[in-house]
Amino acid sequence: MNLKSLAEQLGLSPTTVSRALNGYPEVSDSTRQRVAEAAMRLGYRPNVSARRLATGRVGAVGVFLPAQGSVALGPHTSEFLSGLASRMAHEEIDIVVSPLETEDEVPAYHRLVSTKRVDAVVISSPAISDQRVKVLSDLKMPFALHGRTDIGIPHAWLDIDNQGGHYAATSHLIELGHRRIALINGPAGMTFSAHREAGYRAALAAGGIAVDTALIGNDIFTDETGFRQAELFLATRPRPTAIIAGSMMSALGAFRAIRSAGLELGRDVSMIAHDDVFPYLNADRMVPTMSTMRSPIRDAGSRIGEMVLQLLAGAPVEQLCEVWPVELVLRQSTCPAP
Amino acid sequence: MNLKSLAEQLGLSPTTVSRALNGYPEVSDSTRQRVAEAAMRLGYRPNVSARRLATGRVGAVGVFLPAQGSVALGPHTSEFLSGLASRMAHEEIDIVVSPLETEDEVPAYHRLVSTKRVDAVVISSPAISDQRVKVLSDLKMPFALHGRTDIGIPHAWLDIDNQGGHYAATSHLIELGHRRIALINGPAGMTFSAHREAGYRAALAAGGIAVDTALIGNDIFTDETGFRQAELFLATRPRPTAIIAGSMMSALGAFRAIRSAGLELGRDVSMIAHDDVFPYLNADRMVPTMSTMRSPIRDAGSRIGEMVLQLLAGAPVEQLCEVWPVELVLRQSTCPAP
DNA sequence: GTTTTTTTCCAAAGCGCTTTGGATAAGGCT
DNA sequence: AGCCTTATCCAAAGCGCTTTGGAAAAAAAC
Repeated sequence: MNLKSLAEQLGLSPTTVSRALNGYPEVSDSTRQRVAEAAMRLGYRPNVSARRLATGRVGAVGVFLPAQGSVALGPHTSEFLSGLASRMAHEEIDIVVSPLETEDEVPAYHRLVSTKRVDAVVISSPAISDQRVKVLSDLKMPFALHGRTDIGIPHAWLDIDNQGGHYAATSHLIELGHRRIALINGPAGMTFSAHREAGYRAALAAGGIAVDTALIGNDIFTDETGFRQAELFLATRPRPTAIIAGSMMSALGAFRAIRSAGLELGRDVSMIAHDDVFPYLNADRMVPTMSTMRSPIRDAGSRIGEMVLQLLAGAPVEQLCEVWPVELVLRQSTCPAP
Repeated sequence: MNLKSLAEQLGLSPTTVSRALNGYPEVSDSTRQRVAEAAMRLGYRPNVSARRLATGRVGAVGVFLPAQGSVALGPHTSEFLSGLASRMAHEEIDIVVSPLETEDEVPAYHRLVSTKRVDAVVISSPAISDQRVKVLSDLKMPFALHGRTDIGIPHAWLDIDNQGGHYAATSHLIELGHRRIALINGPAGMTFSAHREAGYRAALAAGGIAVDTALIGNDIFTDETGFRQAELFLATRPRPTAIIAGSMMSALGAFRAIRSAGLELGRDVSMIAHDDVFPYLNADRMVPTMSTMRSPIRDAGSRIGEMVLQLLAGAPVEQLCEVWPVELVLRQSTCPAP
């Protein structure tokens, strides 16, 4: 069932049917009704390839799945994707995922761009100075960045206030009397890692506490690295009494390390973890419940989707820059310093 | 740069250029060379929408992102997707993700099918009798199922030997002298849950051990449910000495419950977890290292991709059915019963 | 009643590619 | 040389939709 045969059924021209269906004004309400009803009844659905060819718009945005073993392919990926996809689905826009085979994303970009597979792309986890935004703007491919980078090219981005979150978390721990506070941070070179460390350092400075670099770890966020880092931190003397974990996965590892050291979370050691909010890892239902810096990544995904839509509608990128606050949620894992 | 202007540049017809590029025999090697070189030099890349319209093939397969809060949107999703996508990328096939807003997937299928967005779809986490395969085969949409279902309609599927894996794990625990073995299983109604329970029960029966339904839990796999279930199991008397966990996430929760009960994993209580193999959750590097039933879900994704390709190439679905073995990897979390 | 405007619809020309059905030139055969 | 293949290439017709530039009918203005 295509446009032409639908038109024949109705005794109308394809032009009119197309216009009726797409809400153009040059068609009377009565025929629009008639067309809509017939389309529904006969189950007519426009062929997307044909429409895409005719309009030049693809109706799809691309996202890249980080390479295997990369920093960025974590449990948050599917949540982010899910938020993004559900926003886009409302506008009948597909999201196509492109796996990256290596760390070098540039060829993958060219492929997506030059074959006109997508109208825009979404990129995540930027480095402090991220070349991808240069490549994409050179290619004139609209894009939105999840995170922030400092490269001097105007572009759409959405980031959370990692610095503010870590400042608040660290300050709170200091107020509780903690002086030795360890930081399980992300890989060096990433913007979010830099921001987090900056927030942490600023709070320490404000509290008159010197930074001990032995209490800062940079690595990807896994259960294992959380464990290893916490183990090292807890072996230093004086023993740290608080740990800030960069992700829930790290926090789980750190939790085990605390237990292994014969210590108790929420009594001997406090912990605040960054929480992207996964349905299968609920900070509020852990034992003890986990204090977190909360920032739902699914919502970020859906907001990024919104931004991409505005981008495609012609909104100037300068207006599409946002920083979301990070909410400090205090639970049982934080307590006064022993 | 499109086909026509490339052809003009070369002084050839679009027909010939198209054929040269697509490897048809009706063109001499010398001109094929010339065309290929020019295409490369001028950066020509065919417009996918046009090609799709002309060929009728879309060059895309659909996957569904389970609804928010659903059983199936877990940490494994991105790994599976990643495996699938990297296999498809080799054939220049896109994978488009469709979010499911509700538990009812049928409208989403119709959307994908009737608008010809994809050539095939991949579905996961089937129920014991899964209506989705009926819907898809009624729609004549090629599809591959990750998992198994019992619905009497021939179709392509790939599943792991959940029953065998759980039989082996349970048997091994019995050999180690455990008599009270708890099972943290998936939601009732899912095929994999049924298979796992069947394997577990069969092994108990073979070992002459009666099933205690108080030691079987059915729920989605989260850190929290793992904790809660393990807590309940450990409160029964006589206390179970071994736990089989359905996922690494459940295992982490169960691990904490064991610790909370003042017990030690790998000494007082043994555990074997099903491991889909996540880069950020490595059983081999946990402390103690975790015994697992190992089955890399990324590999499954890429194999499903392979199957979809064969499906599209016209392979009969009867030949596209596979069960993968589940490997029992023994580590420190299993020990003889105390 | 005629002219102008507005409303409503349509014919036809793309969008960029593939593919069918020749046409032409080159080579092989008797 | 003449005839038949075979190897190359091309013109043109789609694929199913959108959109431009009218045309016919209806309504409004004079």
